[in-house]
Amino acid sequence: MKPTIKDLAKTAGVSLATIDRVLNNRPGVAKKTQEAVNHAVEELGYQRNYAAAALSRNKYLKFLFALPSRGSDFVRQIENSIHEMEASGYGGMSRNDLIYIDENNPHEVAMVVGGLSKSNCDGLAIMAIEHPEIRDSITRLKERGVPVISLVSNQVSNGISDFVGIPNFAAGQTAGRLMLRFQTSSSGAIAVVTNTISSNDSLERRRGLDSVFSTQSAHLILPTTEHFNSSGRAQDIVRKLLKARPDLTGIYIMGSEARLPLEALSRYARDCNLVVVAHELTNLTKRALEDGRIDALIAQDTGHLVRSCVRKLKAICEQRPTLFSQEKVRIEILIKENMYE
Amino acid sequence: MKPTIKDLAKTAGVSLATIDRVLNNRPGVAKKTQEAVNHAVEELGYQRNYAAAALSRNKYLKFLFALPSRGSDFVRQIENSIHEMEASGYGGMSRNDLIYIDENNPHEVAMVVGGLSKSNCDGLAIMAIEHPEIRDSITRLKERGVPVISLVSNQVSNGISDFVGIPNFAAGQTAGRLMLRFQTSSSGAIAVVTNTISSNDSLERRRGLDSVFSTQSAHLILPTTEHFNSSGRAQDIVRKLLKARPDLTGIYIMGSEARLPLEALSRYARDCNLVVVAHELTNLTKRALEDGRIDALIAQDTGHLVRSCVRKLKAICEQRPTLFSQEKVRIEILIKENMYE
DNA sequence: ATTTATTTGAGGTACGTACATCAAGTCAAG
DNA sequence: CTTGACTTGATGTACGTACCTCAAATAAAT
Repeated sequence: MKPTIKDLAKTAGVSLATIDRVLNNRPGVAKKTQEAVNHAVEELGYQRNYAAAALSRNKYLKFLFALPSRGSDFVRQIENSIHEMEASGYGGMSRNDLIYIDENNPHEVAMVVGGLSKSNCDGLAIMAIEHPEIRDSITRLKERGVPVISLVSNQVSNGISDFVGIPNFAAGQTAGRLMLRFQTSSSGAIAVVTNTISSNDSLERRRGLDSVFSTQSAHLILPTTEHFNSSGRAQDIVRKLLKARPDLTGIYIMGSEARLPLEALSRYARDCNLVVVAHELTNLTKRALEDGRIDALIAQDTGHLVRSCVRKLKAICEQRPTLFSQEKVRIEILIKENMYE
Repeated sequence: MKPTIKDLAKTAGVSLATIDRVLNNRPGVAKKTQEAVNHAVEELGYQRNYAAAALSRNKYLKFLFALPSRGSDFVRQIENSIHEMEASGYGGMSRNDLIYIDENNPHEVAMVVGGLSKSNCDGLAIMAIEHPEIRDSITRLKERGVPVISLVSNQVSNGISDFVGIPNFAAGQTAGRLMLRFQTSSSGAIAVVTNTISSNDSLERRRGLDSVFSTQSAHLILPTTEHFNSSGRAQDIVRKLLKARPDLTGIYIMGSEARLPLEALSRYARDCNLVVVAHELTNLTKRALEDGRIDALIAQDTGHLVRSCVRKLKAICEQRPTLFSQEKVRIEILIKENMYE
């Protein structure tokens, strides 16, 4: 049997009320008594039963996930993971809702964030581009006492513990290394395509990619091109690329939206023997990996992402630590062979 | 507010006692009433509060992890993950203990398993080789009503849902694909080393490896060699290999114990330019990956493994479903760049 | 109609914790 | 000594669920 607060009270020689005061940082306890209680905690190896605590508190925490409204397949994956979590009752004493923000309208995003407060939201997980207005609105929200976590793409104003997602610099390095090792000739040009470089994830990934190639190969990494979620632009990029660079040997689809570049490749680069590295596992990229249109995927587990957000937000609300190792989001490398289900 | 059993009782038009009887499969409820209750569950979207249920039940589940006593670094990783979980209070209403079994003594393993019963163990997670005696003892334990999960290496007697670990055939395929793509010449010999091929994990991985190479390359895969956790034997293997096969271009360290083969390689194959693929992330393999002695690791998250075991065992004991996607153990590919922390 | 079996209800206690209220204690400054 | 501030204890209710007992209602069989 694990020790309970009653056991604590007995060994510390105080009442339950005092135990409660100490454990929950309530005022009105002499320093000496506090120490006695803490000592008892150590001695008994007391661990709070958070499930019972949440039950007793009977406060449903309401968390919001703010996701780009022009959702790519990857964003839809995240939505699915949230719904699955809700349906499974994983959240325990929390409710998780979705709100949509327009990635291309920072002002509106800031307005939405500005409209949140403790009364309508106990925690926010937001996936957004880096922009002063957004950053400020987040800072103010945190000052109002609402914890905020940036999802997938880091907001530099947040501390590292407030970010849930893969470290994007390392992800870029990983993509670069695979791109390099999968090359069959020792030189050539590598193209880089993304949705927008306004996101910190894209910026950091690009730097990671460069760091690998700059030191260890004769390959030429071309400037990053942006398709801004436009199918036409994506096709233009690929078409021009193939014309301008007959020495093209690889393409890195850097953003989390692989659909448009991939479709453009299918159209214009069917029989070029390019090494293709992309991000995130969706139905589309899964098929592309299976039939060889993509050689490797850099991915992150969306189920893990949303659960990690909830656990972290809940932990902040309940002023308790999290199990660090569980919150680390791995940079997954997926090839045909280890991608199943 | 989520609906509770009280809400259920109200909408179903029955008492709390009846709700309780239906939800917990207690006898003495008319079919009609059952249907009414189930209908109310659907209508309200009722989700049982498992935390509260566990609290009320106030029964600490006691789970055992049976691990090889000649623990490799990887096994020690698992131990650490168990301890970390215990210390963090993750288990909730469960206690998790460790017992050690001698991998090379199936009879003793069977004896240990045979000594377990409902009275001293609510669930077992076992990591063991495939052996008739062990298999039978597990079957009997399950018949005695104790759920059993095979960990890392599957026991064929168990259904697939009772296995926690990576699918080893696919892991072998993954290793093979990386080995192939990392090769710089289009032919050569690939060596395969493991601890013992009595484990199903080794068998399945080997088959996966073969399936990749047999169809798509001119490389020659050598027969699997076993070192039986003997340093001398590992060194012999490597030494003879280098002498006999000057065309050696890669080595696949297939078991979960990479230490001995790796040390042998450091000694005898310092300046051969071999592609080395191994399994599991430990301090040793981490360093080897960093300094280039290993090119790629196939790994599984031990923290995830042990948590998954506990969740699954608990779910079986409490007769409830698990969140499937969370229990899937991914085949992680680790290279220098995506291996951090 | 009587017996018997089945089904349902009502009510209680318990789990570990949070939170509230109120009384009573200690202690030091005035 | 009195006043007030600080500290501690005692006791209660609540959360959602499990599990227990006992009585009452209903249905089925004789």
